[in-house]
Amino acid sequence: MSLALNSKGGVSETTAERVREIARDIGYTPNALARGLQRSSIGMIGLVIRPLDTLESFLPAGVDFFLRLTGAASLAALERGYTLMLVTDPSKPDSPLSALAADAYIVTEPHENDPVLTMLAGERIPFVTIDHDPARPDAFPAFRARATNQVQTMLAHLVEAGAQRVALVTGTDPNAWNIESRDEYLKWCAASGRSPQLLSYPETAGSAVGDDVIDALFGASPTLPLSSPAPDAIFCLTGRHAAGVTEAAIARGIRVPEDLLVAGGSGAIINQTSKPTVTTFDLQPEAVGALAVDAAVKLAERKPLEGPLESPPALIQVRESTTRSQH
Amino acid sequence: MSLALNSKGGVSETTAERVREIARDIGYTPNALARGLQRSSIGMIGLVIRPLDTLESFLPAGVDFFLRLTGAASLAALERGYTLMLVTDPSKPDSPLSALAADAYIVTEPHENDPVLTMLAGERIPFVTIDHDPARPDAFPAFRARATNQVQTMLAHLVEAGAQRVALVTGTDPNAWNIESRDEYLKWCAASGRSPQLLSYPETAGSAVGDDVIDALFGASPTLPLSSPAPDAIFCLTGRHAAGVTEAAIARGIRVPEDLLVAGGSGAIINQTSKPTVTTFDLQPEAVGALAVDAAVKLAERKPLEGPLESPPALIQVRESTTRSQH
DNA sequence: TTGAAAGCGCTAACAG
DNA sequence: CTGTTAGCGCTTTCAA
Repeated sequence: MSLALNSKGGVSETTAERVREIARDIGYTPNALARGLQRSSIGMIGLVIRPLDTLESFLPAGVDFFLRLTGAASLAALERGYTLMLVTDPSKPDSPLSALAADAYIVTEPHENDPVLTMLAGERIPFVTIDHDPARPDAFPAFRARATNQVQTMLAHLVEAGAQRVALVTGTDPNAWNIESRDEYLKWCAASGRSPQLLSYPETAGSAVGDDVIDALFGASPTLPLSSPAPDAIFCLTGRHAAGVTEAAIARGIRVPEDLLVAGGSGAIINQTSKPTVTTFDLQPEAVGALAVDAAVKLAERKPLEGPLESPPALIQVRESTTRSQH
Repeated sequence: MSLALNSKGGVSETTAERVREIARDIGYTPNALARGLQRSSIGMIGLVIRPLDTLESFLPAGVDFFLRLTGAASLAALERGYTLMLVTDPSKPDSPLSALAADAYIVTEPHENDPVLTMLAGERIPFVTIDHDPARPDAFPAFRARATNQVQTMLAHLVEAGAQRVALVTGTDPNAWNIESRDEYLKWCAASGRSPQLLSYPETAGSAVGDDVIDALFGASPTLPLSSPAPDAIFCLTGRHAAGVTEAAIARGIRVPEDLLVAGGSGAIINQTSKPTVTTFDLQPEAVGALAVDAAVKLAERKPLEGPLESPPALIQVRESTTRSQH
């Protein structure tokens, strides 16, 4: 009956039809788990969104990157006959057993020497990453996020918009995005003879970091003399940091964009609605998600990934926070 | 070894430890599929977002309800030791087999006599719905969305904001939300001696319906005399319809909110950023998602759902489109 | 307390 | 071309 229902070899069309009819009559549905056990593949792609393991919330208020990625990946998987499962770190001992049941995984923004990648590789479960493990850049197939390019683009934009002294605010997750952005920023400072002003705050903190950033860069009180000259632009890698900084600056009487330009890396919804709206990148999570699923499905089917994995370019979205009026 | 690793009965602590050590040494990981086959449960909750099957896109631009729901449900599932799988209609013949592998399902906004529910019930797979099947309101456990209450709330708000003649624009999916809203609206019209102005457009169409709605209610040309008096308020059940209607009205020289009030049912992001911003409901998808997972997990573990399923109230978010200035 | 074996529902290889 | 059977990796019952 297996042969008949799956129209494999060696069953006459008449018997096949007879089998199918009976199957229909008794309401037969194949058991996915049993088939999965036999084939050792169940038709499922696992999506591990790494930053969520530190954020401790699947829904950091106002961050839509992950949700857009998830939605796109889910649809892409279904289109390819797969199902998408959402999991956090499956290498944690208390993670559900089913978290390891997928045929292939997509891991976003892995950490330095990420244990998730180590585990998957150890178990010989195929995976692709979205952005690479910064400690093992070429060890595994990865869609590079190219933080380097983005930092260059944004710094160029800020300078063109009138900035002289650009400060950088990164997150603290040890991922390629934070690390490479910082390195590129330092390189740019060195090359252009600027002295770096570099801060890091946990991604979790969200827009609450605003006051701390402004305190650190402009002094706790407006009258306090500063050792280094205050920046005239701040580039925050996370959109929520950028939102908080913008708000804190304005509360302090620092006008955005007149006195201070503010830009974000990965845009959050809030950056489109705040006053002023804040310049960010659109990292095109939908496109990335679909491409990653493509690759994961190939890996699940033990097909080779031909060619380098190209991720779509980040699109800079210039908004009010870096647009000084022309007159 | 199974007994030892799962610390079931009848293994001395010494042997248990010895077994565990060897397991660690050889890097043993239990196979989720095999265990699932044996236990006939794998620790997975399936989420079926019904409207997506008609929308034909997991990401209708600007609609964030589903993504917020998904994120919250996913996190809630992980917290309870389950994993969340996203699927569209698993009753479709071409859906992946794994789409039926979950222990329990959450089905959002089922259609009238929804085949998904029929199938799950037939397979004896437990499920909860978010909003009920309008043809079988009490057949299955459901978190009622209470469209009736929402229509009452919104109509009361519009009247208070100055509306006399309120038109209703629904979607076309045969779900409880559309059906009950329409019924409640008609009841309200009858009770208050108003003549109903009722339109329906596919959810898919999004904000593109704006011109059609305005044409239908105000006449294709501004000078054309209308048989029935034009409305002074339009309540669109979907946020994107509301956005389109607002835009089309303004393009036609009809001022919002001065000449026309516009409100949406389920809010989309665009309603918070448009000019004017549009009054909508916040349906609290995060809270609903977490509650639904709670219920689904109970069902998966064959525990009874005690008491009626209460969903959080929809919160009306009054914005510019229904706020006439006071002077 | 331990070891052996049956069986979860399916697939694929094997004789008939 | 058909019917029988072993076995995927696990759990659990049964005998030792």
